[in-house]
Amino acid sequence: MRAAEKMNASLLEKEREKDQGGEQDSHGGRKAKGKRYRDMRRSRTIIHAEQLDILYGCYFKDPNPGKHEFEQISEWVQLPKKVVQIWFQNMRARERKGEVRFISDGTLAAVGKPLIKFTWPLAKPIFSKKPPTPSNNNTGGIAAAPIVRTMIKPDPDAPIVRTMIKPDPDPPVSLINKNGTGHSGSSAGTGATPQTATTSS
Amino acid sequence: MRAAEKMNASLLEKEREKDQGGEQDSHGGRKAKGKRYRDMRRSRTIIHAEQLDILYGCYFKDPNPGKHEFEQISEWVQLPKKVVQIWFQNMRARERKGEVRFISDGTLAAVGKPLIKFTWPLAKPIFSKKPPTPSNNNTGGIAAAPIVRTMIKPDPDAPIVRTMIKPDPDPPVSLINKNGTGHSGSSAGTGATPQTATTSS
DNA sequence: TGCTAATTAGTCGTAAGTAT
DNA sequence: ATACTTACGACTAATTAGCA
Repeated sequence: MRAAEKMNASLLEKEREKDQGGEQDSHGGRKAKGKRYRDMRRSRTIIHAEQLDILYGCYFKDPNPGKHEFEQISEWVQLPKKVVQIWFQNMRARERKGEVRFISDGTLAAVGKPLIKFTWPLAKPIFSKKPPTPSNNNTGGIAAAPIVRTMIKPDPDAPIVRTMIKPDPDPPVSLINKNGTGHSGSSAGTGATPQTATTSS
Repeated sequence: MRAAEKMNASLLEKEREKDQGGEQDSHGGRKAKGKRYRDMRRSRTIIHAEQLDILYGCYFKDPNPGKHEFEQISEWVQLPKKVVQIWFQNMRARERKGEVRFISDGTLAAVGKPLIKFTWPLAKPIFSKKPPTPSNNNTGGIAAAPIVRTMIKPDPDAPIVRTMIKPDPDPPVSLINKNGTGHSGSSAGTGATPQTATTSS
């Protein structure tokens, strides 16, 4: 007798698009023709550099945000919540696989790629109310050049090892996030310093 | 343990609520928008780490509170009384089954998981009047997590060294076990998290 | 081709339900 | 109340599909 059976069979249907803030929608051109959601699923969201910067910062702070935090973040990056959730999932997966590693001072090290420095308000009270990008309205004019590529570790020798490259046997995957060292102090005070909920189990 | 022959489809239509006031708003899952209770199937309440901390503390003090105490607790944790009652029931059941064990100094030992230290006012007069969460003024209305969380949260990426205690000392019957697994986390690190598929046979 | 975002299916924990 | 079951919510991979 096989005990491993799945009793739950229909979970595939519950998410409905609940777009919140209008933003780029890739399927602007072709849509709504007789198509329903099931058909047009997957329109790849393009996440821009500035958005990534924020995402990295948030992820560094807490790789497992709660629902509430997701909503907050999704406002900051101006992307649907679902997209943010998925991004976090995939990032977690990637980290677990050892494809990326977060270094304490705000650096993301990917395997055969340049380091990415995400300079996001790490020092500021993170879950606050205002978006990190203070109004730089504009489209196209980047302002803060979020990502700084410091290509120090290109690719030593990368033969074609196909996908899974095991980077190196360094410290176990454990990241150091969570209170990082210096933290750059400050912040403190300011009243509400929500400790970010911790997501609990 | 899996298969169940009791097929009772869904007869759950009677949910009524007479809650008092503290309603958790995190039913975000099903957008609390136009849904009525009739449409809602059971929505699972998520109990956060801070709330768990309190619950553990209360449970440790007295696993069988009276009605009045339940009300008090439900205010502290900001959850409907019914939820608290159910939580206590489930916790009692879990303890009985040997899935968890409370250690005297405020530690909850679960089976395949790191110890949880619930540091709740164990020293304070527990059934007092003042909730741990000062009803405060939340400026802004967003949950501000006023609780001073000192507990170690069940952290997914803890560098735990597998401190898991030896769980079941004596299985009463032979049908126990369902898994165990340490899951959670990264640590396991590279190595696979074997976990057997169970099922076996 | 490579990336990676989305999808999907499986598992797990446990709150809520049912029966006793 | 207890004992057992059911199913929700969250997570994890593995796969699928899009853009560069």
